[in-house]
Amino acid sequence: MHDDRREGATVDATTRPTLESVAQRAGVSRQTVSNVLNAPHLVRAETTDRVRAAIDALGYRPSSAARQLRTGRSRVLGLRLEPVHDGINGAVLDRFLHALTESAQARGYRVMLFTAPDDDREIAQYGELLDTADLDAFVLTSTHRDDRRAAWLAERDVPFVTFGRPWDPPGDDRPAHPWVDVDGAAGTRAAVDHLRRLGHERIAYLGWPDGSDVGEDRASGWAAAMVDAGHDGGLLRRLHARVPDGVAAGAQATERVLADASPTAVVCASDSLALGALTVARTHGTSLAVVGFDDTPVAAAVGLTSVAQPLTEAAHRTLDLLLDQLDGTGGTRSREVLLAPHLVERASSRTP
Amino acid sequence: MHDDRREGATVDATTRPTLESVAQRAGVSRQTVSNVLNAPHLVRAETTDRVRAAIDALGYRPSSAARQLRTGRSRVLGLRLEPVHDGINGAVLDRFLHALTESAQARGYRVMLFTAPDDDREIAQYGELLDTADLDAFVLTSTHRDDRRAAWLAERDVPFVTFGRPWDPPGDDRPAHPWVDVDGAAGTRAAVDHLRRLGHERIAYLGWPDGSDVGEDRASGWAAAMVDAGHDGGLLRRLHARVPDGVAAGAQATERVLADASPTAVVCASDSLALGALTVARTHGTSLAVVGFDDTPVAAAVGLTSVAQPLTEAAHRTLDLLLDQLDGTGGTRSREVLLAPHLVERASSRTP
DNA sequence: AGTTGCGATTGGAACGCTCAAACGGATGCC
DNA sequence: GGCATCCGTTTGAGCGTTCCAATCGCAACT
Repeated sequence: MHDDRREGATVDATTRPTLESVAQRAGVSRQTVSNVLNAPHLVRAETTDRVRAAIDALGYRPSSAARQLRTGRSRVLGLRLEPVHDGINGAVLDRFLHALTESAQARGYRVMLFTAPDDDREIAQYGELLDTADLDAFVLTSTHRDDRRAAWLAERDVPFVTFGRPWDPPGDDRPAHPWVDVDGAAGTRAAVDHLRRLGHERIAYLGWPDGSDVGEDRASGWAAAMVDAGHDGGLLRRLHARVPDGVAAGAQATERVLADASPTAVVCASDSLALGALTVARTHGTSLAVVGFDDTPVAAAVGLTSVAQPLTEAAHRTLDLLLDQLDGTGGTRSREVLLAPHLVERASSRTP
Repeated sequence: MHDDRREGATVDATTRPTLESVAQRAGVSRQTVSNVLNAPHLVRAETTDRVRAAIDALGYRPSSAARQLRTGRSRVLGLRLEPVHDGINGAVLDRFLHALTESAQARGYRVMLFTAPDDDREIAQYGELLDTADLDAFVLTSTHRDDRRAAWLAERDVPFVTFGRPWDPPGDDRPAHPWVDVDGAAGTRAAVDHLRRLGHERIAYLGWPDGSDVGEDRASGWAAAMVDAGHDGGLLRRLHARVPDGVAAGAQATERVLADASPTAVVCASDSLALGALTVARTHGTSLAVVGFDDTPVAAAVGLTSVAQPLTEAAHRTLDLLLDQLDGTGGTRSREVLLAPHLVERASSRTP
């Protein structure tokens, strides 16, 4: 059986095979070929085989443009690429994007990117992409309070999932939507537990200023774990530093907390802060265990113990929730997924 | 003039406006509306105004599926997202992607992602994307010797541009193709010049083992600048360390070179290596100026002077070359673009 | 034998757009 | 006045698919 792909009657080599040419070759009608692909249960087994053979022989691949025109679905997901992040932590979303692309591809979907400088223009892009490109769904990242994006999409019955839980206070009347997020509190709690197992008692926390919901979440895990460990409110407050993200800020805050509350370990809200703490620990020769957050490449590079978000799983679950809406299969599954991060132990927490 | 968008005769609110409905409202034919959008010079000014008004009133947006079905073009570019990078340097391509998405969007193109574990499967994806999604062009990254991808695309007349020059030796018979790249040699040369202006004479180089073309390029800039500065071959060889990328490897190599050739400064092929050098310099209290490469977020975070690739411009130029092929406008412009990087000066090179 | 029912297959229509060709009216020329 | 020429516009067709209703063959039941 040699590789002759241009045997079809009226089909010449330069033309892409279509349903029609496949049908002709298999001796069936256009629609039957379509059914083999989209509704196999309607077709007799023997016919299916014949059609499949013709498809393979011609190398037929359905045109998504034609399919899209007819059905209004594109099997494409939209994702906003945020303005280039500064700092070390921005890479998290990039890694999520990688995982999402892979997950989507494995299930026959593609990811299309767009950019927007703010939420309003992101919404404008939704409109344009829906109208012109018929995108099937969107993945939203970086959810925050008063996030109008979710409401806009929900109002128009556009399927979407957010990576990041809805942060609006519970009294709010916004409709629920499916989301995937990583449990920051569980992450910092795991960090505290890890450090306590290593014998640390005075464990400080380097977090961000109030106003960041993600920040509050991470701080709360540390605080709760410390309370569980029997720590009293006064000391806790002195062990808790709030600074803007950044290496330098992290270093300064570490010096302050060291002077004020003499901790033997510090849990940080980000790897940037942790890197600051680490430089202080290493240059001063202080014995200070450090744990960061997000397990960025830098953490691996400098031997920083860090809380790792399960981004591959997050992407996978995001797609699950999306396909539940698109293919209408699910419905039984929970529509709110909170994943536990895990600690990656490295040298920075194994102080001598 | 109140906002009534559902005035069209047979058009109701739930249906997306089409060429036909716009035409009806403007009192012209379908094709004239199409011409207003795609070939304005064919339409009388007065008619154009009337049609434009109708378009605005109805909020019409052309369906790219229909357009694509008819024309075979999608205004979508494909880009392979490489497997998640380890190390610090991987973020470069992510930043390029951000810039590319923005550039493309500004010119009416979209970026669609896909993944592939190796070149062969990347090529398979090309085929699938071309057949099913009618992608207009591809952007290739991480070019290397014996890169079959470019040949495959060229053979099929698929427009593409590589970010990364073709590394095959000149004798090769591979056809030329448009590319954009950053001049690594110019980058390391700038680093040397910078350090010499600061009074350094013995400037070491931390590079990768042989076999990496990008590595050779960067090393050659340092070597040439050192020769220009009057350095002799024997010392040069001892100032040149070759190690696999990584922070730890960079630190070890720095110690070795310090012991062997006592440089006062070191230029590195990557920020990872530079970070290793920096830790040595800082912990040993050695006065060693350090310059990295790629200006990753880490460099900014730890105050590392680094050679920055002009990624935004690279993306822009990539798109220029792509559109030259797609819209057939250009042809005069050079099809090979080599961009000069620039040095971002930070504390690590300003040794006391 | 005639009707009903069902599974498998078919042909026509439509999705919204652009291409190619045809058309009508104004203008120019002999 | 007749004919070619031009510009601006319209008409018909078709891109490749899926939806929908119709059809066909066959078995089962009255």
